[in-house]
Amino acid sequence: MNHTLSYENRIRLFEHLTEEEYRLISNNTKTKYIPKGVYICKAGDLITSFTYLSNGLIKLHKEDRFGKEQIVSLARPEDYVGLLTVFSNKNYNYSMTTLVDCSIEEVRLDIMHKIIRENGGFALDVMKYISNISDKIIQHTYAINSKNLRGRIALILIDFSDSIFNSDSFDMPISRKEIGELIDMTPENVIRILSELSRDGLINFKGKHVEILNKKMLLKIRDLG
Amino acid sequence: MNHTLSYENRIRLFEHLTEEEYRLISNNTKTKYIPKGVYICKAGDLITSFTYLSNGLIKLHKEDRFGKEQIVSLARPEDYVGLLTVFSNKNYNYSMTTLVDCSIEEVRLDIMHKIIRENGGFALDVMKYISNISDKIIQHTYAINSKNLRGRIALILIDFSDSIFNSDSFDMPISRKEIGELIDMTPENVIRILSELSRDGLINFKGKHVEILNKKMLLKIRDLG
DNA sequence: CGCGGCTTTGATGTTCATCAAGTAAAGTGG
DNA sequence: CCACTTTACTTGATGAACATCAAAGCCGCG
Repeated sequence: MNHTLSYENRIRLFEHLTEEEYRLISNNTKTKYIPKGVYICKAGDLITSFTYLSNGLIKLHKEDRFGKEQIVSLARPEDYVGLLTVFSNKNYNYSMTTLVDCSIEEVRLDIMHKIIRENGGFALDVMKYISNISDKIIQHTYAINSKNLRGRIALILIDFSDSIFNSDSFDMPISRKEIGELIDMTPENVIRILSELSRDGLINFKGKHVEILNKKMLLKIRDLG
Repeated sequence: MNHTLSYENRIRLFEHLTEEEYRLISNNTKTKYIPKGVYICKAGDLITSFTYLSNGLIKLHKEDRFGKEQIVSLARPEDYVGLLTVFSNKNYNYSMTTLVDCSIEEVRLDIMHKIIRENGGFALDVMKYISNISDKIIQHTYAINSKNLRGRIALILIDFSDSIFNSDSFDMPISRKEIGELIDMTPENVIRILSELSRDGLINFKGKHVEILNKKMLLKIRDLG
């Protein structure tokens, strides 16, 4: 669900920069600390910077035409956020909100443009990154929609466990309602399925805390559901 | 449903090329005529060229993990096809199949890479194009999933009518089954809804031929469904 | 001509959203 | 710090939307 690249792909994003270009970027980057639950930007805002999440967790989201919230993707540390639109539109397509306390780096967008224009190798790297992210989101959306509710819950439990916390025991950083917005189900059903999985001994949960007891079975539910 | 750009965006893709670069591309482009119903490439194939559809209609599709076909997007004349993966992967993520007789232009991929590397302005244009296409696909997928079956059918009828044929009367180039693969419903329900819309006097259809009789109402169904 | 795939319609069942109502938790102001 | 309000969470009951199954007609093609 976090549409991220492998570590190798990440560090490669700036591989083709010259010393000078790298300095230029560094000199035009602002570090910001943003507490939990705050908008970094809203859909429609003018894009002025290229955002790197050094620490925390961010949701990309928007309202559908009936006002229902949808979470398009989560960004985790070392992700470049909002790449989907940063080079195509003047304005953000999605809102970004911090789910926990975050620190981000904002590179001035005109500087990024300048370097992309001057360094084709770098441009190609950014292009790869964008393609990868986009395709991950598309794949993920299809995966979600082809699964039944149990499969969806299993999917995100495993994603949080494996990709974000690297532990079978963690505190869920998003509400039941937000889980629903991420995997397209009602909060009621999120809870219902969690309760079922708990009743069947696959997980334990109390409030925000989740513990995966039988990952093997959970993987099966994810893959067959 | 055809995730395409406006005409202005299209011609701009090659705007920043020098005469020489443009000649280089022209000299390394092969024109192919491909009859209806033929694979241009299969998911997993090595990518060796950058494909432009000059005439016809192509579907991008793949099998899900249970062997069910899914159509991710349609490409229509003047689209660059397969951009989602062409710069990120060595292999195609999706299969491409002609829906009607097509003519395509294949630019050698190494030439594209070379020019992107040497011409940052061009790189930026390609990047914009990719971002746009990706976002259109994502938006479309969300749109489909948030609509009921009537809304989905209305959506693709209008898309075919407005974006592909520019007419309220046309021959549907894909089967009922393929319509289902495109908007995530069973072929039975595709037919059921078509029959309902026909019974209600909104459309006429016989075999492949479709006629839209009440577009106003159809738009309402699309937007509210 | 007959076979297989595409199309169509009807009947049935399952999955999930919605509604309702109650409990726990988390802010908020005095 | 406590009463109060609000928001999140949880469970159950109901209904609607859609998938699935079954069967028959149609069309193209060898």
